[in-house]
Amino acid sequence: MSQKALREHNLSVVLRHVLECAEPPSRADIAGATGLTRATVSALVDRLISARMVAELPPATGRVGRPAVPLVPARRTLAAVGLEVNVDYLGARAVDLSGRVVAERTVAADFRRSEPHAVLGQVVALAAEVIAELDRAGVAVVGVCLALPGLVDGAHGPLRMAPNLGWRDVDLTAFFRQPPLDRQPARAANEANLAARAELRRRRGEVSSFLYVSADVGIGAALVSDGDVFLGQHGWSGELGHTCVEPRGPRCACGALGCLEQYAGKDALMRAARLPVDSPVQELTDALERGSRLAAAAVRRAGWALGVALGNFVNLVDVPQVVLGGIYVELANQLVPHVLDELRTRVLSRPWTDVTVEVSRTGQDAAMLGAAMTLLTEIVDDPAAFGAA
Amino acid sequence: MSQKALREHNLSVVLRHVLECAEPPSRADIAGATGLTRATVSALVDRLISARMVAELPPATGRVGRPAVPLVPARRTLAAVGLEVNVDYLGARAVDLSGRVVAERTVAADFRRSEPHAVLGQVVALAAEVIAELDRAGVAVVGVCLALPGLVDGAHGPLRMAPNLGWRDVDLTAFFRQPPLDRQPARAANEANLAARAELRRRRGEVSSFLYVSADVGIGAALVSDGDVFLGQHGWSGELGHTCVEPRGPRCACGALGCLEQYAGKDALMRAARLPVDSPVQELTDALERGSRLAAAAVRRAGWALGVALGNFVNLVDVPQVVLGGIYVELANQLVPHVLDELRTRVLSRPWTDVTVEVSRTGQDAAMLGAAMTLLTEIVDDPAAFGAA
DNA sequence: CATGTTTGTTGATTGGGTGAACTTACGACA
DNA sequence: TGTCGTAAGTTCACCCAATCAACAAACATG
Repeated sequence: MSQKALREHNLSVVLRHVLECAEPPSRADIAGATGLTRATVSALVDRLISARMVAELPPATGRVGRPAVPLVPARRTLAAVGLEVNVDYLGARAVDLSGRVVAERTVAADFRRSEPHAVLGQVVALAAEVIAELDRAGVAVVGVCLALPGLVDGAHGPLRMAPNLGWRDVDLTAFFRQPPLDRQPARAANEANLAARAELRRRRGEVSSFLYVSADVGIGAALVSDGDVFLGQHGWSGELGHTCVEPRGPRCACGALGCLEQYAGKDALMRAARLPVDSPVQELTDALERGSRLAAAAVRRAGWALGVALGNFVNLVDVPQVVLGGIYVELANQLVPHVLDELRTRVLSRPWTDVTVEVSRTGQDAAMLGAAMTLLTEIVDDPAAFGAA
Repeated sequence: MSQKALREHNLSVVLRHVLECAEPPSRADIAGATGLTRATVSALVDRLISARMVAELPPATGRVGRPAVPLVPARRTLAAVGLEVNVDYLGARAVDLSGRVVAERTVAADFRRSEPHAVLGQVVALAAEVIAELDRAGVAVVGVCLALPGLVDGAHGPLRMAPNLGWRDVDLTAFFRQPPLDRQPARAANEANLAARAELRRRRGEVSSFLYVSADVGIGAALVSDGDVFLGQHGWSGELGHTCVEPRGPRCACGALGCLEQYAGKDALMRAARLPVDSPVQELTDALERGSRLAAAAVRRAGWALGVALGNFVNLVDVPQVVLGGIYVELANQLVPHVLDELRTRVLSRPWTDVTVEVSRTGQDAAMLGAAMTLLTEIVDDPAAFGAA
């Protein structure tokens, strides 16, 4: 590693500290926390300020001594655009370094069994509107990331399969070649992996390791370990929905028998509760509140199956917390007790540690947010590559 | 990061290159591979040589130009000691930086349902002999690591449970306080995680991500991802034996129903083949060769269950290869086809990628070797901390 | 208004990597 | 046998980034 690399490393450390600190830190705070000297930090902060990545707040008076100048992530200077295609909406969202949404467009509709190229065309249109808005506001676009609920093979696709959408083998190269997506780095990734990043940020400072479960028709998951999303060899980790619950159970669309999806996926839940498959989850919770035995049994079965699957996972990767997202958020009150029952008997380390099950704190837009954040993380990892000379 | 840290980082980079290079590299080779200048590499190599971590071979003549001086890991200067307690043997093995075994003592016996403190006493005795031998040979002992087939809680225990040995809640602090273990850093870790390290080294340059499965009475596993062993929150990852194969299957010693261990663990296999539980696996392979239908059915069932469990795991963590160790090595020919059958139907990404199943290339002593190597890895990560001034 | 305190900056210094020139040691070739 | 070309390793002046101590700035305190 060269000396230049050392400087860029420290630049990254300082920027990360500004972004992740709970309270806006002063130069002296950063020096204390990182072990660098105030002189070094000052020099690095100056570079970050001139690169419009960091901004100064008015000096904070009130304490004895020279007032500290609080440093915050710059607002509305650099932004990343997260795109998302999901079963019931499309969206484009620009997020700046401070984590604020700078521009956004969403379209609610049903995209099951939709035509990929038509839908991707809509996504490009939304992205173009958002990017145009950023241009007008003088916000630099550092990159675009598309969240898809399926197996994405590599940064530019193809999308191998997205069962929820009914898509299969969709080539994305043409998509990324269109303006305005060709103007900046652009890529695609799995929805659950990206949503987990948003959840991680939301829980910053509390936990850094958990399994994020994103349920809809299919059930995706992402393992967050020590603040990093575990991607696996091809970025295809987290196919929780195709965990085998009963090896001789009902046949799944994937061809195997007894996949979790057939017990705890949305379609399976609605069917078991004798509700229309395409109706919103709200109807299931309504039925539960009305005291429907079928609905209660459906949720019980789903919770049991989810408990079996999560138990396996916890035994295999020793993760201390599970965060339930997607349709499980609304069902959590009824679902979680059944999950915990199963976990208690199945987790081997149970006598000495506890696996907690929580509900996601991010909304349905988590993937879009996470997609944008992934790109912002790259700025933090290497600010020099993004113009911090 | 300070300048001193930069230097120590580069020292680590150079040492790692010497250790991991297929052919002994010259200073110039290292400079070319790392991007450092020859001058810098020379200075770092001199430090490593005076710290007795690296040695020079005679100049390699034959090509035009000044002959290069090949650099190799130093032999018999620094060594780490790996200790192991397993169902049928105890061992202590000292390995030097070159990966060679410098001293070794093993004891074969049956340690099922053994008394922990008596056995640990034997281990200390073996370790003392090995360390005394190292002392006599002038080899510095950099650390000791004990491999145990169970849940080890933290670097110094306690050992929460080791079903194969019949141990439970064994305090290890007294063990580590005894001489000669108190002389250098000492710790304990899970057997499968350590054996996976040995397997990783054996496959250096070929694969860096795989799931290592270590089967005996219980079935442990370790996920190796990109050259790193994934430990999980407490280091308790890899409890593959307690993956649920059939949620209403046979009751396991752990209390849950249908654990893999009850299908594919050694006792389960022997019992299904109507063979004495304590007899060696050899008897099962003999029965298979004799054409025993019971034995074939037992292995078929085990392979099927293992396939279900591994399928789940592959779907969840996207690992491209499985390496079977322990008793599966002898059974591989009969077992693997059944495993592959199940994987083919259950792995979601199967149409686009292939999960390969291979047999371990390390012997029964893999954990001991891996334990020693883990400590040697720490030298590589921070040579300055081990006397490379 | 003087004092103490903390922040941020300045300039000389330290130290680690760099680059070019140099030395060394070999094969190739006449 | 001697010269030349080549590549490895070393030397040394230099550059650059972090450091340290001194200093200036800006506030609270009394």
